[in-house]
Amino acid sequence: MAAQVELDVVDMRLLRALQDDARMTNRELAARAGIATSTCSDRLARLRDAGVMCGSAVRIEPSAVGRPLEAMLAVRVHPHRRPLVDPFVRHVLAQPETRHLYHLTGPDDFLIHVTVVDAADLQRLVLDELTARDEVVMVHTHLIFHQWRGGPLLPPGAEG
Amino acid sequence: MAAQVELDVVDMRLLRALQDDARMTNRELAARAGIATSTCSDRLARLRDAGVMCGSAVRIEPSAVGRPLEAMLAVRVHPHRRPLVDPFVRHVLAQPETRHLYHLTGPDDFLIHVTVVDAADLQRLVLDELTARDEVVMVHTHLIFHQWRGGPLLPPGAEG
DNA sequence: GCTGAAAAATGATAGAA
DNA sequence: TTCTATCATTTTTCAGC
Repeated sequence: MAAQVELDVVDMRLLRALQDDARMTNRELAARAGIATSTCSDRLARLRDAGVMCGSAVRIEPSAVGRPLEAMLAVRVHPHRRPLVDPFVRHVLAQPETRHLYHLTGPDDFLIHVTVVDAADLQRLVLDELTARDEVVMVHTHLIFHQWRGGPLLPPGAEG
Repeated sequence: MAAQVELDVVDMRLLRALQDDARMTNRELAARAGIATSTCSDRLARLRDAGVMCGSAVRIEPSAVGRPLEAMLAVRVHPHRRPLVDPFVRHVLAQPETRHLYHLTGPDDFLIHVTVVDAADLQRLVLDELTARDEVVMVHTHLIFHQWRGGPLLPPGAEG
């Protein structure tokens, strides 16, 4: 986990900017934050080393790579014990359709966000990769009509 | 949306690399894909213009910015019609705790992925920002024990 | 569509405040 | 710490293959 570090206004500006465009140059980043480029480099290194920033990724349009259909799969497993849960998690993560896997409280143990080619692909995923497994008790499929990303991740009360 | 473009093996290599590290330099990217740096620049511009890559973001550790608790909120709204749904969506997206909002098929209309400061913050979000609204019929709260990201987004059958 | 060299932009460094 | 100035590196552009 991240070491607890104090983040000031400048750090927050950098994080906000990089959250909207991870490929922004150091130069532009410094300009936006109102600091020198060298200072900016130092700050970024510090944020990285402290574990505040943990990696980055380009967003890829799923439909552009042949996976236009998205769904949430709610899964109940039984018995809900680690020796059975760990292989289940590994299996789900091994599926190329898996985008995110969440272990939740509540009646449904897991939620899987998947991007699939079409309904047939989704059916295969549910029948052959999930319900076929002994530990899987139930799978509920929810298609995603639309999704939105939230705003920048900021501590409540931080400056704009 | 993305124009339908043909993606070859080299494009897929670039996308995979950038999905793991959006700040990777053009030089390293070209080396991994086995192409000249200039070709790599061209390819990236093409992928961007075609809408295959739609933005990028650094991942920020929620606990490092004071929001260590994550949850999924399942919400039912009524009546489920656009004049009421649109304001609801705007309101949810206006909350700084909102990371993702999904509009789903099934008994629950929306799923909200939130990062919060603590249980009190979560309670406030549910009571004051969601159930307080007329169109919200029900909110189920599911804490996130743990989450995993899926592998790289690849079209099925693509080369490794 | 790919390459390689020139031009432009960028990142890293050191030294001073 | 932060900034300014310098320099090595990198990215982009473009003519030719």
